[in-house]
Amino acid sequence: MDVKTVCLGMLTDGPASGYDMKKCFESSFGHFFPAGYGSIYPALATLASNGLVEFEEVLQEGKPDRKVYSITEKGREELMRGLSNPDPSHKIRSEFLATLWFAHLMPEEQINTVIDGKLEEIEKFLDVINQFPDGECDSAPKGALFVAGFGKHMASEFRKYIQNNRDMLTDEDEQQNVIATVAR
Amino acid sequence: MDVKTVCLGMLTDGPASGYDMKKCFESSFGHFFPAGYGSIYPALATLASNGLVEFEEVLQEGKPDRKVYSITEKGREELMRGLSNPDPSHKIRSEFLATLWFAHLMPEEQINTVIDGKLEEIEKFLDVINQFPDGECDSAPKGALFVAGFGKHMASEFRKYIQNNRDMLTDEDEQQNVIATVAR
DNA sequence: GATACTATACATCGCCCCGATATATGGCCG
DNA sequence: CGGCCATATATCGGGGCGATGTATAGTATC
Repeated sequence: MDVKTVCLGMLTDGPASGYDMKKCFESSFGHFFPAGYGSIYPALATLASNGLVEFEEVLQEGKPDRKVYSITEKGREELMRGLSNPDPSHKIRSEFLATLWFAHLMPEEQINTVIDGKLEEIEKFLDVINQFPDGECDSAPKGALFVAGFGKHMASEFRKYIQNNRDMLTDEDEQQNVIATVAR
Repeated sequence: MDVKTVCLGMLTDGPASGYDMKKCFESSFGHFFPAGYGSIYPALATLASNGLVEFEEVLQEGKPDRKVYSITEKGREELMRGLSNPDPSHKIRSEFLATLWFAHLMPEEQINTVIDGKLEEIEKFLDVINQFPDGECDSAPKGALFVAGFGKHMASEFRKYIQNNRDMLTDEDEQQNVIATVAR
């Protein structure tokens, strides 16, 4: 399961251009499977050269031309193979947590900046996802609702944990740390 | 903030070899910032060639030789720069959620296999992390406790959401889907 | 009327990452 | 004795991704 497979999946909803798919990644997949142009266009090129998608060049007035992609029968088979992995991964890569792991090396002010910034970010995300379904590429099948609900739940628990535990990182601990350092 | 920065941070705890650091990634950083040999060794090589770490070759009997790395003063400065990013990322890349987004294309049995597998994985993870702190590379500063607590909280909420909502993906919906498909 | 920004649209480059694999030694188990 | 695990370092190819480039046209801003 890579970007190519997700692109194939999107195309089961109907033909789309790379630009359309980018918007779909932003609005719907962004929070659990992000992808930008640097991933999408090469993916579509590979898929096309393998006969898993076809495209038609659509000329437009006033706007750049589009390449509208459709999934082929061979593409549907490949998609099914992609979905049949019984153990799909779920990976987190968090500079945020890595930074806070080293909180004892940072000034308290910096820690607060990082945390407050992340809380704001979560707030914005919740504002957006709480209006779902609304996106560009939906049609809101059951899977989309499940995944959006997951996003909501995890984001609000993310916020809750931070709010309830952020003092672990700053509070009087600061003093303990100084003492411990001196005692060495 | 990349793998190099995290390696620098680890070395503030004392000298270590690439092999040691891999074990530290597995036991402690794995769940929010995974890295394997393919990331660690090149990172250490670059750090060394930039003078941010030094290493000493330690000959051993019966075991292969080790390269023991230490952080330099220049390395500490670079680490501080790495930690000073006020907006560190927190990214998820989930084949799991991407797969379930397309649940309407999958046989019910496959959906259950995927979900049951993931639940087992979470269970194992919780078993491990609930015994923290215990790891190889700890010394359990406040940041480590905060991050481990985060892992526990999020993993158990992950489990809770799946258990409470998995029927969205299978239940009688299946019939609705068939009807909708035929009606097209 | 010039300047700047936004939206539409496609594309590539170089860096980073990462799983798989290679290499080598020695101890343990059956 | 064969297989496997632990210790230890290292590389290779493929994938992904942020940044940037190229074009056109409409809409603000000044």
